[in-house]
Amino acid sequence: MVTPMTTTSPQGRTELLRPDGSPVRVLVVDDEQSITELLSMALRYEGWQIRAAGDGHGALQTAREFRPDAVVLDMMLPDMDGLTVLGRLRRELPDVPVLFLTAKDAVEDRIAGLTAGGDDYVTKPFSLEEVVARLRGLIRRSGAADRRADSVLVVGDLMLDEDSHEVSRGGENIHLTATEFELLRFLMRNPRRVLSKAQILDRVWSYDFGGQANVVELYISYLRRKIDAGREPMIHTRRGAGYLIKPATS
Amino acid sequence: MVTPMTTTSPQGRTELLRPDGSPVRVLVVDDEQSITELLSMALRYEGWQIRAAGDGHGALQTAREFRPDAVVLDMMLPDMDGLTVLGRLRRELPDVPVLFLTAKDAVEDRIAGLTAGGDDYVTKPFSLEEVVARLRGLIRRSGAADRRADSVLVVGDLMLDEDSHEVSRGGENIHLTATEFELLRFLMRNPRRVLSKAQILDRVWSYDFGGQANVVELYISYLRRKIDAGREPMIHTRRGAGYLIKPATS
DNA sequence: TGGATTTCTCAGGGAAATCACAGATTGCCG
DNA sequence: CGGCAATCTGTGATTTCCCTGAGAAATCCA
Repeated sequence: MVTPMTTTSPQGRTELLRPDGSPVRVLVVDDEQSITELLSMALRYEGWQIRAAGDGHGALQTAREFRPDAVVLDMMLPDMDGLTVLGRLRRELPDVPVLFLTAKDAVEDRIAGLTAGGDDYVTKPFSLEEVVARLRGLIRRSGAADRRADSVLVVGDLMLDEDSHEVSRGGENIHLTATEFELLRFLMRNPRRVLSKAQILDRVWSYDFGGQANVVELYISYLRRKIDAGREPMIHTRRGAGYLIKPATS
Repeated sequence: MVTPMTTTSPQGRTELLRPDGSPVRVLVVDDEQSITELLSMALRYEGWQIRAAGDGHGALQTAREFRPDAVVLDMMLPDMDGLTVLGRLRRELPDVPVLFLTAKDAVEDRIAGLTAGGDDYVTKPFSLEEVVARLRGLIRRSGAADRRADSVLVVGDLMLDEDSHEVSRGGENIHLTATEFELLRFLMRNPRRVLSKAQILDRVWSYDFGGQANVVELYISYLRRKIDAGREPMIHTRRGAGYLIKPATS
């Protein structure tokens, strides 16, 4: 049975709001404008308020005035070392969580201690779903946001825990690879909505992915094997339009 | 997250209005005048206010002054790259959704990232129904429009969900192909109104469709088999004039 | 370092969708 | 009622889209 009698929230997902009901504020700091634009677009789409800065000084200045609830901070800035920015940021806004952007290789040594303070990082090139998910986690745990927002997505008897990365259907645990997990998360954050292959590529794969669009088909195929295997299918193809997920009992 | 369905307007057609009740404003940017004219006509018909521009500079200038709620932007402009226009546009109007027009083959490489922020695209040659539908989706989700407007069309016991692409009659699910879906959407957006074969061809098929006009008859026939099969017919022929859809009980 | 896992490309197969064509049917007119 | 035009629909060719196996390349992990 179709359920056109019901509507999802405007964006088909739970809003993350501050306790007073105002939107979450996020400051994005990166010297590449294409990156700040990409992130701003994606994060605005989450319903958050975004400001961007291109260097350390701009970041600190904007932070003072904007009072963000979270910061996305590139480790490589033209005028200032990422750690320096972090230090000064902490003096102004001690409790604001920071999501670091860092090159793939430069990770281990310098980031290690950083996440101890409740911060987190992603490596470039990242996927938007990953950044959004990490940010949501940070904001949720920092207490800036309404606690109602929790980390478990549920569609039918399918459950996905964004914190523990655990997935189960009908109580049975399912192991997914990182990419499979992100794809499923994206589908489950937009239940009953057709998502085009382009949309999926844009959100789930890294922004610099240059490969064939049929990876999406491939990973849908993998997911089906694990999620739908033998059971009533939840992942559906809309030929010429895209894919969607919905509870089996309909 | 689910809310009860609100009542539909008598004609089953929900107007898309801004919160203050004024009409939605859309900026159309394409260097081919035949395209901007085609689009302007179709979009005005939706009750929206339209402005057109033929190049990047004109687009930015018009955007500043016109403050559109959405932009239709060709990726190929004479003076400026589509991505450049997008970037500058974003600086002025951070929250305005953009619908990109792009050549069919140019998709893979250049589109990357475009749908990331909730934007969307259609490939040339497009059908007007598709452009209108995508634009409505963008505007609805951007929050510029009244949130009550939802994505479900209802005529009698026939329901069509533009988000999930699901169609049902009397609670029974019906599978439609992409073309059947667009045709039915067009009919349902104009209930009780006779639509000529020419109108249907112009709105549902691509603007460069060169085939036989009797595809319309063929697809009406397909639709009847699925929608009306056995039941009281809702799709009616007005010989010499066209077709119309209306609730069965009248 | 070497094996296991994951990611992705490539290509074949197959199913579905689209559409042309033509004969059947229907409605309208005198 | 006969004839004409408009419409309907069965058939099948063609195209498009999607699925998936096989294996190469990259990555992870012990």
